Amino acid sequence: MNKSVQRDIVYDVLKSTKEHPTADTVYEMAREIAPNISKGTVYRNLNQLVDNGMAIKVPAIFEKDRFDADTSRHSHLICEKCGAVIDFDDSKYKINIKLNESNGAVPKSFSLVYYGLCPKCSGRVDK
Amino acid sequence: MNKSVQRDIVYDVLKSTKEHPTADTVYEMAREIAPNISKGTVYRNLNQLVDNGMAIKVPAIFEKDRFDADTSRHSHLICEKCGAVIDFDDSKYKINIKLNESNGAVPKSFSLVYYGLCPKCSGRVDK
DNA sequence: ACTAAATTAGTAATCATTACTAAATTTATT
DNA sequence: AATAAATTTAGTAATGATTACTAATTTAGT
Repeated sequence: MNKSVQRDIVYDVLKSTKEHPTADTVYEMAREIAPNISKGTVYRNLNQLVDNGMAIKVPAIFEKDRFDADTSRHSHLICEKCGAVIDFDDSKYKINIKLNESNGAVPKSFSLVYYGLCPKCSGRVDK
Repeated sequence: MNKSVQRDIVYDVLKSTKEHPTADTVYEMAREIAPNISKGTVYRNLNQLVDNGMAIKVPAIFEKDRFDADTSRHSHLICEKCGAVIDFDDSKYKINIKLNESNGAVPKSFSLVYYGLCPKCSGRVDK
């Protein structure tokens, strides 16, 4: 993987947000730095980042891919009302998962996806 | 929701498989029963089943929606090699998740998504 | 600097899904 | 069981996210 100015911008943009942006959102943000970056470049670089373990695609049930530069084990909550994907702190929950085999399948990692209401839609946080 | 022959077929098809089929796969299966069912009808009915709690969309990181007539709490494993989505029995894992609030978010349900190798790709099961 | 490989911007193509429409079916009401 | 309103359908067209293509530019290694 050669270095490229555009990929650095895409990566910086992705690292700068917790919003789990879609490719199109990354494109809009990247354009503020490199106004004539192309959408294809954004898609290609996002996928390269994923392939190289520098980003993940967030598991979701919605139409568009969403990306996250935080590759550590963490969970997400998908808001049933507005569709937002937010990081969800479940560290106080008792989750004790040992990745053993099951039915011949070999799990290597896992992700918890919660469904519910995000802080804005639940009314617990204003704005 | 009126009754419809086509919706019953779509639902029967979905209940008949554990493969978490895409809409297109459901369409192909439904065509064997009703050869001139249209793809739009399959999509519309799948979404109606989801809206009425009779099916779910499986959280995934792949491009196409995948559907499941099993609406009970269960987990899935996404095969990193072949992309298959399989039911994953994690009942022996110690999972104790209480759906409390966190950061103002209100979780209502959750799903575990495992990543790894399915039985076929892991070589633990032949064929 | 020179060459080969990788990357880019821009555009066109692909493909899953949704929208649209007139005809058919279902449901509720006499 | 005839009628009218609402729902559903098949078929087709449109939408929209993502990928593929191409000639020009940039990078990496001699």
